[in-house]
Order: sequence, then C-alpha cells, then structure tokens
Amino acid sequence: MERTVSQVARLAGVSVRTLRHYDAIGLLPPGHVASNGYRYYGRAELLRLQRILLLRELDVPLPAIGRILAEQDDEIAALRDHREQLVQERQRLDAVIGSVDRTLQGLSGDESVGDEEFFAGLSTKRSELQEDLTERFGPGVGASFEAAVRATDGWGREDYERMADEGRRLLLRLGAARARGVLPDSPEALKLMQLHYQGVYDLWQADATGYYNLGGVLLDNADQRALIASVDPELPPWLSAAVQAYAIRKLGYSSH
Amino acid sequence: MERTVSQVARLAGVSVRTLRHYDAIGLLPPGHVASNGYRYYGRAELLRLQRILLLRELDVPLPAIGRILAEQDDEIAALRDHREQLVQERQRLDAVIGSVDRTLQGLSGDESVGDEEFFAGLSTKRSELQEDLTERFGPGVGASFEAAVRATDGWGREDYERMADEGRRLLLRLGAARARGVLPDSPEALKLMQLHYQGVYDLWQADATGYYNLGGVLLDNADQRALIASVDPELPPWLSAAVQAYAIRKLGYSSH
DNA sequence: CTAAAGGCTGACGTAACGTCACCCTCCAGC
DNA sequence: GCTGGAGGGTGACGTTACGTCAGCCTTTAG
Repeated sequence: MERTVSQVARLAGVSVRTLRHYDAIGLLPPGHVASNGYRYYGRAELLRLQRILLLRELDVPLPAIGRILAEQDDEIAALRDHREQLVQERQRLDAVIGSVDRTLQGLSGDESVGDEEFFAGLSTKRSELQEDLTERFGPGVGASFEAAVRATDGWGREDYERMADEGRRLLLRLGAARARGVLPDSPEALKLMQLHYQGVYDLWQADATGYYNLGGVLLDNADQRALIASVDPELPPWLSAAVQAYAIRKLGYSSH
Repeated sequence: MERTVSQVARLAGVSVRTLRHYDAIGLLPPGHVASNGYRYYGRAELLRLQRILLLRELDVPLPAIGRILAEQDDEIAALRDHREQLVQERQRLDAVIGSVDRTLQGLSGDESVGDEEFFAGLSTKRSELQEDLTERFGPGVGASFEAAVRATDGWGREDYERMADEGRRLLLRLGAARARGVLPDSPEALKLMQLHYQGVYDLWQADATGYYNLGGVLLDNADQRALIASVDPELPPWLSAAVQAYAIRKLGYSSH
C-alpha cells in the first residue's frame, strides 16, 4: 500500500521532482518517511495529490491550492474568485491582442499617411493647423508657430521621419493604454501625455492654452482626426480628453 | 540634454530599478557613464526606451524586444509571431475557464446525482450495469462483479462518498484535459485513464475485455452517459474513446 | 560644513519546477 | 561477500522582470 516517489510519479503522471517540490513547500508531505530518508505515500496522499492536480489544471497557484485544501468548506468560493481572475486575464489578453493588431497596422502598410505628416500631423501640416487654431481662438494662440518653424528650418527628410516614427509609436502606446481601459485623466495616462506634450512642444512651443485648444482641434480637424484614427479608431476622443486633462492638471490651464 | 536615472524614470514613467535592470541585461545601456558610475541618458536612449516600452506593453518578453530592436527589418514579422502566441494563450485561458465552470457545476449543486451513484455510477448502479454488460457480451464479462460486490460489502456510506468524490474529481480532470484539446489516445490522456482504470478495478475487477466493453456501455447506457455528461456535456464520447484506447494500448485488448 | 537627496552596487524574493552534480542505499547476480 | 545498476536523497543554479532592502558614496542646498 505504500508507494515510493517514482511509483506515485508514474501513477499520477507527474515528475519525481514535482513530488519533492510539493513536499518541500508543505503541500503534500509523504504519509511516512523512512529512517533512510525515503518518502512513502499511502492512499490518503494519492487522494490529496489528485485534488491538487485538478486544481493545478485549473491554473490555481500552489499556495492557493494549499489554502483551499486546508479549509474544505469554501473550495467553491475560492474557485469562483479564481474564475474572476481568469476572466480578467483574458480581457487583458484581448486588449493586448487588439493593440498588437493596431500596432501591426500602424507599422506596416499604411503609407497612405505620409511619414512626414506624422507626430499628429504637426510637422508639414503645421501651417494648416495654425490657421485652424488662429481662426478659432484668435491670433495669440498660434503665434509661437513662427519660432517653431524657424527651429525646424534646417531639418531634412530624415529628421522628420525620425520624428514621425517617434510620434507613431507614441500614438500606438496611447492606443494600447486606452484599450487596456486606462482613463484619459488617470495618472498613467498623464505620464504618457507628458511625452506627447514634449513632442508637440518641440514642433510648436505651445503653452497651456494652446495645448488645451489643440485637444478640441484634434477632434474637429478632419486631417488630424483621420491621422490619429488611422492608428486606433477609438483613439481620437480619448486623446482629445487626455490632452485637455494634461493641460489642466499639469500645465495649470483654466478657462478663467 | 543628458538626463540622470531619476529624470528619465519620471519622464518615461518607469522605475529607476527598471532602468538599472535594462542596463544590466544590455537592453538599454546609458549613452554615457561618468567616472563616478552615474548613468546619463541622451535623446537616442529616450527614443529607444519608448520603443521598448511600446513592445513591453504588447507583452513582448524583454529578450525578444532586444532582438527586435537589434534587427529593425523584421519587427513586423516578430510581432506577428508574438500575436500568434497571444492568441494561443487566450485559447488556453478559454479552455481553463470552461473547465472551472464545469468544476463549479460539478462540485456545487448538482445533488440530482446522488453521491453514491458516482465513480461513473459504478457503485450502487453496479447491478444494473452488470446486467447491461452481461446481456450484451455474455455472462463471462460481468462475472467478476461478484467478487467486487463482496469486497465492498463492509463499506459504509462514508466509503462510498469518498469514492464518489474521488471519481467526480477525476471526471473533472478528464473534462479539463478534453477542453484543453488533449486527444483520448494521447499519452497524457492515457496517464489519466490509468487512474480511471484503477478506480473501476477497485469496484469491479475488470480485465481488458470488460474495460473495453465498458467504453461502449458508457455511451449507450442512459444513466452512465447522463452521469458523465453532468460533469462535462462533451465528455461521454471522449471518455468512451479513452477507455477503449486504454484497454488496447495498456491492457493489451484485441478483438481477435 | 553638514544634512538631505540621489546615485551606486550587491543580494534576496517571487512561481513552479527542470536540470545537473554528487552521494547513498537497496537488490540481484557472480 | 562483492559489485553494478536502478532508484533514493540533498543541495543549488536557472528561469521573468523587476521590488525591496542594506550599506556606502556623491552631489547639492543651506
């Protein structure tokens, strides 16, 4: 009736090492240990092992299995909790897969949007954007464009492409965050938006007001919106909200 | 232009420890290390960090990120491969969640099937099963029932319940294996079936022929089938095939 | 000049074992 | 009684991506 490690291993379909491990962490001590150190398992241990393996197949971590087997009564409640975690993990995976798809989309073909139009289209479409901002909010808002244009005067195609690449990846990250359920005004989103603001600032020394207004334009300007949507169809409203949240929380914008 | 660890950490939203780690594994060495050991990062490193973080958010493991960034060209192919793995993992999770659901079903309510009817109903429904086997395959097949009945003569309700519990969990494990896509005649299935055969043998000293025939009865006998289906609706045909596969492969059954 | 930041290098902990490396014990055959 | 091989045992490192000390050294502000 007493089985050795290798016998139990064969019977249950686990490795000897696994049995030693379960002994080491106290999950399944042998029924009896001989004076020479040999482990011997009886019927009770085999039963316990079966229950362990069932739970293990259900992705329950070993410490949790130990607790469940210790307190028989709430085995079902524990499994229900566990199920919740599994479902959450699946949702997370779904979001990640969606992000990967959009990333592939954003990185592969999609040459419909020229490289130099990127960084939210701020590079070559700047003048158009400037007009839009100026006519909607007055000349003050777009004024700093001039300095920015001069700053990038010496840029070659390569510089723009690097900038475009950077912007594209940032939009992808923002899309991934959105897909994961991150809210536009959450701390995590604001961390990412700092990068966005930096990028915008490099092309156009935007202040709080300018950046805040940009939040609206991103939604209303067809080109801008299309550019962002090309990376993630659901990103434009999220990004718009995030821009405005950043302007308020981090740049101190207020509509006075 | 040169940023210290904490500055980069704040900018990118990662921990200082993470930067040290990325340096240690060679994923992101600082642009410059001062004579006092201080790390300083330039624009190029910030760019690389952004790309790292994008891929990290997509669940790409760090070594893979390193390879992807090293060989720019197949970034997209690498992501496509990665996507495949994510999808597989999601499928696995789906299967696990299904198994958890059936396990909850099998462990909670379900008192419609009395405890002592378990272990594939072999305990109290034995006589009925014996009739079925005898009338279909002749008296020889069911003969050893007699000895088994005597062997369990002294059993109390408690013994039967323990046996039932054991059987129930085994069926759950088999269901989990089936859901994971394990085939009835695969080595993994046969390992589990050894446990099933042992359980059957304890209640009825079945030989290869008897066990093989049981495979058919499990499908045709309404009680048996319902019992198994109560644990997993798709289990009966799988289990039937597994029983016969075990009889052939492990017990040497042949229809001569 | 001193204290507070902030930087640095180890080193352990995490999940669940796989995989050596090295040593001991039992049993069968000579 | 001896010996070889199967099978038992105990460390201890490797894996993933850092978190979290502990202990020591710079830089910077007052």
